[in-house]
Amino acid sequence: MDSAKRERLESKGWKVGNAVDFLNLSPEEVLLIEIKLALADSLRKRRQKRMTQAQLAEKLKSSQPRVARAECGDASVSIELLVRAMLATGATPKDIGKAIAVAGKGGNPLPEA
Amino acid sequence: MDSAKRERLESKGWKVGNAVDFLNLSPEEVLLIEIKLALADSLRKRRQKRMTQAQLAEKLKSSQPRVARAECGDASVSIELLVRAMLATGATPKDIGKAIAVAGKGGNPLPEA
DNA sequence: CTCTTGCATATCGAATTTGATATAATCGCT
DNA sequence: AGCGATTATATCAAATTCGATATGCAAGAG
Repeated sequence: MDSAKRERLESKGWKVGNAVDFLNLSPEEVLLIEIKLALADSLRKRRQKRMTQAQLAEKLKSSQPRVARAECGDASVSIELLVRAMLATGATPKDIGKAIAVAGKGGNPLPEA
Repeated sequence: MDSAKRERLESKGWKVGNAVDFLNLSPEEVLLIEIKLALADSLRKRRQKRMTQAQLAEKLKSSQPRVARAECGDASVSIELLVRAMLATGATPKDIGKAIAVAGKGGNPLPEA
């Protein structure tokens, strides 16, 4: 039953890009990645409702390509940037906390905001 | 009524270290700092219950001085490291989400874990 | 008082993350 | 099909963050 989770991780640059086998990741490393992916998903959904990647990039004083990578959960994007991006969409600490709390649960992706 | 909040921020390296006046920070920048401070507080409380800074540093594959800075909410510590440190104390995404969700509320510091 | 233990501060080269830029792919529309 | 707008991918130098090391400071034990 790890296959779904594993598939989600491998699709981004996480496995090949890091040259580490999924099964060799410690539980903490897996959780960290899942937190990033949860933030990335939430970010994309929030952003799509309000603006374009380029517009968010401007608010963030970053660039559109970096926003794209953030939303993809790319391995080169830090939690720091993900959180700043969330804030730039108007998210509150509560919103961000909720997004993180749910990380690692493969749950239904629909009821997300 | 900003004085309490402001005092909390100024005490760390946030104002002088960054050479930016507190009042010139955007709301998003303030929230980001408050999230870091909330994580830092939570980290210290969790860590103190379980181990020494040096022990946590080893689990983290980091160093005791960096853990100290993390717990102080030092400006040179990223959210990334704070989250990794939380995970290393055994925190779940839920725990981390809760810690972040209360950021910015000057609330009673006692009922924290 | 002296030792030890735990935490804080300073510095520094190495590694990671960043924004910028160029460019390609994709979608919606006519 | 052709076009404009949006998003994805690649590269790279600059900035930030990192771990390591050295050292200072405080509190408790003996």
